[in-house]
Amino acid sequence: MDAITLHVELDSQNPHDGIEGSKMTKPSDNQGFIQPTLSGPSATLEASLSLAIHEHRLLPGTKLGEDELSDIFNVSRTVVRTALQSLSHSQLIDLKRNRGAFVAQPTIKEAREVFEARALLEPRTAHSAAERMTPDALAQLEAHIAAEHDALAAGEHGKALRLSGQFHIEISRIADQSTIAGFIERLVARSSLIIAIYWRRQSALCEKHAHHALVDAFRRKDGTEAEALMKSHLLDILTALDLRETSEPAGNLRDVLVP
Amino acid sequence: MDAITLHVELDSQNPHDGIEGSKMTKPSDNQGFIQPTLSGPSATLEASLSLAIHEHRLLPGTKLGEDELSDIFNVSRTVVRTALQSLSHSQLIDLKRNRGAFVAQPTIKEAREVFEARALLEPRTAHSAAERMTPDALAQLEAHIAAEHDALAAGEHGKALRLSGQFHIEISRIADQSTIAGFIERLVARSSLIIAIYWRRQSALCEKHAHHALVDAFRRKDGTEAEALMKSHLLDILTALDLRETSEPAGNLRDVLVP
DNA sequence: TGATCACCTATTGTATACAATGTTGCGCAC
DNA sequence: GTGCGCAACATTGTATACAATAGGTGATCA
Repeated sequence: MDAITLHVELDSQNPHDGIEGSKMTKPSDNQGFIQPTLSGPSATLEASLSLAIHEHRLLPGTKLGEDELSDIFNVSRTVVRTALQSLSHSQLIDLKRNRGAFVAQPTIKEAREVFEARALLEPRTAHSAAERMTPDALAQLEAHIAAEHDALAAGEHGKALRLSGQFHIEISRIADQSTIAGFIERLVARSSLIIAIYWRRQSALCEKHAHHALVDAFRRKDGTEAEALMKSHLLDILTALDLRETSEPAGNLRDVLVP
Repeated sequence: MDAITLHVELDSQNPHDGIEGSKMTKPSDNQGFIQPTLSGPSATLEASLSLAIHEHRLLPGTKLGEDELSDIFNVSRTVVRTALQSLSHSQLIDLKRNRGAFVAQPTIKEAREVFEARALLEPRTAHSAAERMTPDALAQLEAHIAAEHDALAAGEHGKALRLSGQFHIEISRIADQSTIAGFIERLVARSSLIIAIYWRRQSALCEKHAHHALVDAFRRKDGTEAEALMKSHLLDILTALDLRETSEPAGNLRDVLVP
C-alpha cells in the first residue's frame, strides 16, 4: 500500500527551472509559500518538492529517499533533510523514523477534518477579504483566474490544480490575516493530497465557475455573498470526494474479515 | 531590543527531569504536544525548550545559541538544529539566517491576528467538545483545573500559565478534531509569548473562574453555552493585553520623529 | 575627535564520515 | 513446503570537521 517509485522528473541541473516559468509571468506567484519557512538551498528544494506535490507529479505514498534527492539536486543530505523536515511540518510528507520520508496519505478522517477546518476559516476570511478589497487585489485575483483558465486550456491539469488552490490562499492574504492565511495554506496543501487520493469525478476540477462568482462578489465588496459562495464552494469540493469508509486500504483487518 | 542572555537553568544531566514531574502525575499531560513532530533526542530538546517558553522561563528575544544548547543537553549541534527548526515552524522561535535562533517576539498586529484566529476556531470547537463530552473526558478536565489550582497555590505561576493554555488544547482534543487541535495548539503557544510581552494586569492570570464555568457547561453538555463562554473568555484575555501601538519599539522611525 | 574601513572573531551553514536501525533475502530446520 | 532465524544490505540518525557569513573591534586617516 505504499512506496510508489519516484517517477517524477525533477530537473537535476537547475532545480529553479520548474518554478521559473510561473514566477516570471506572475510576480504574485510565490510557489504557494506565503511566508517561506526556510532560506538558502533547502528552500529551493522545499519549493520544488512542494510544487511537485501540489501539481500531483508526486503522488501520495511516494518515497522520498535522501540519497536520491541529494543526487537529483546536487546538494548534501543535510540540505535534503532540512527541506524534508520542513515539509513534514506542513504535513505534506510523513517522516517515519529510520524508514524515510513519504508523500503524506491523509486518511478519510483527516480529509473530513481538513474540510471542516476550511469551512470554519475560509468563509469568514472571504468575508473580510471582500470588505478590504482594493482594485489592485481584484486585478490580481482576475489575473489569477485567467492563469487558471490558461493552464486548463493548455491541458496542464497539475498546474491548474495548484493555481486553484492558490486562489484560496491569495484571498486569505487579501484579508490581511497572515496567521489564518498560514493555516489555510496548510489546509489547501493537504487538500491537494486528499484530492489526489479521493477524487471521484471523471471530469477535471471545474472550479472556474465558483471562482468567477467569488470574484464577482469581491468586485461588489459583498462580504455576505462572498462568505456564502465560499461556503458552498467548499461543500462542492467535499461532495466531489469519495470518502466512503470502504475505500480505505483496509486498516482494520479484523473488521474486514470477521463479519 | 533583543538578545536577553540565556538566564534559564536547564538541567544538563537529565533534561527529562523538568517534565517528568507533571508527566508522572497526569498521564494526559504530554507537555503541550498533541502530535509530537519529532522523535528521538531532538524531541526531548524540543519539548524542554517548548516547556521553558510556555512557562515563561525563556522570555521573548532570548537568543538560543546552538553551541550553548548542545553543551547544556550533551547532544550534537545536528540535534539542536533539528529541534530549533521544529520550534521555528511552530513559530515559537525566529530563525534568522547566519544570526541564530531567538525566542519569538510577536508584534501587536500578530497578537491581534492570533486572537482573531482563536475567536474563529475555539468557540465552535468548544461547542463540539460539549456535545461529545464523556465522563472520562470530563474527569480529565476537572483534574486539569485542579492541577492549575495547585500550581497557582504553590506559587508556580509559570506552570499555572502553561496548564491554563493546555486546558484549551485538551478541549480541542476532546472535540476530536486533530487538525483544528493542531492549529489551536500553535495559537496557544504564541499566546503564551504574547502574554509574556503584552500582559498588563498586575494580578496573575485569573482563568480559574472561566475554566470552571466552561467545565460546568461541558458537564451539562450545553454546547451553546460552552461556545458563548469560550468566546467571552478569549475576549477577556485579549482585553487584559496592552496592545496599544505606542508600546511597539518604534518600528516606523519617520512617524515618530516627523509630527 | 569623529568617522570609515578592514580585519578578526564568533556563530551558523554545509558536507562528509561513522553509527544505528529497519528491511530483505537466503538458508536451515522442522 | 513452510516457517523461523540469521546475516547482509540499504537507509536513516548522529557527530564532527570545514566553509561562509555577519557583527564587532580596532586602527588609521581626515
